[in-house]
Amino acid sequence: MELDSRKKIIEVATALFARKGFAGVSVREVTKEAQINVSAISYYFASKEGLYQAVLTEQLAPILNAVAFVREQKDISPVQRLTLYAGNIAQIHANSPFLSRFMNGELTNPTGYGGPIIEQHLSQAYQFITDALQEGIERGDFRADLNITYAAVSLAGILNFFFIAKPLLQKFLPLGAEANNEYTTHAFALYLRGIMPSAR
Amino acid sequence: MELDSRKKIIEVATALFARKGFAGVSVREVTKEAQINVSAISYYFASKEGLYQAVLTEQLAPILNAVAFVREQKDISPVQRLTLYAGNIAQIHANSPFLSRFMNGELTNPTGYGGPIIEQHLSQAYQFITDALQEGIERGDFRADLNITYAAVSLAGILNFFFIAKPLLQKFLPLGAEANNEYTTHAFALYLRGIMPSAR
DNA sequence: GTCTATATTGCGATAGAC
DNA sequence: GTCTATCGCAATATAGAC
Repeated sequence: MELDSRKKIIEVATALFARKGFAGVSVREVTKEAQINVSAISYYFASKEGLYQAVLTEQLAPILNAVAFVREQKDISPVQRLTLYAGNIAQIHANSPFLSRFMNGELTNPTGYGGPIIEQHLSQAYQFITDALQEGIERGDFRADLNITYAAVSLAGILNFFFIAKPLLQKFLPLGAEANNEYTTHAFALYLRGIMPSAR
Repeated sequence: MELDSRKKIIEVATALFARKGFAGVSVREVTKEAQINVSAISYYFASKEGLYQAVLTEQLAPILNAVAFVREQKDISPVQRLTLYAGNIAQIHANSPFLSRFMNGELTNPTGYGGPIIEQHLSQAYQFITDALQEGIERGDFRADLNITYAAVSLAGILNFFFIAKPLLQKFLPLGAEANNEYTTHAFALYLRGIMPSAR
């Protein structure tokens, strides 16, 4: 029946780690739900930490690639670059419903394996955003009195918090399938208005 | 030497739970660091869960009070109400350096005791913000094409993400003692620009 | 590649002496 | 109120049969 126990383990472990965090999940819980034997964890991943690393690596791959790709687009304007970035974030979260849990979990309670990866990602994203903001200010696209650091964090907050709070928000808000893109579009437009010079 | 073991336990447990989460901390770890006996946990808090609840209740009290207070201010303008709210958030986080960890931890991996409290808080905050936005739109203070739900989440994201990411941000950014208020002021001003009608 | 059986450690909790 | 000692259990991990 199970043609690939490894995949089944990853699948079950991803959902469990996302909901309960690394320390909140036991390997027995994973193997029971995956309907395989406990010793399979050791066989495929050497340890519980090895399993968690495999899950984390798979989850983070798309977002690391996306930032790397957008960072290469030097020939388009700052506004276009940031817009592309915002769109990619929404797209990735739509395809990886557990990603925000892992990102946020590692942000809140770093595990030592995931911590460095998140750190690297956040550092790159911060660099990308501040570069775009800086260039935009020099071109006159953005307000000159903008604090680049704080403006970068604000954008990260706007783009990420929705996905962090989504599971809870859904308890008292109707959020359809199109909510990811709708939110990102609306929120990013609000942000752009906030950093652009006043109309005259 | 230890005039109040209970306080010492709460103090140590707060720091540990904040960094590692509920499941990531053992009661023996707490008692060892607090230099008291394991059985004191049972004596004062009945169980590990009782200890966590005590910590969580203490941590969340100021933010619950703040929202309740600001919600009562019906006689001031929407902009003033939101400004007051943003300022209070910054002030509370400055006084409670672990608060964002608990809020975010419960948001990411709800524990069952903390989950409902966070849920209630988020629901009230959401209601407060949407009410202010709605009234502001009717008065013409804010843009009429604003999506109230998404704009409310954006504000929450702007105000919260900085404190969530702060421990990591500090690894590659210099953040002084005044950063809390500076960030909040700057980010909230950016947000207000984003929701206000275009200047003409 | 999958199983059973087991080694070892650490967990939360409590009984009972002081 | 604080201690020692211990119970019962679940954790990760692995040795070895199949």
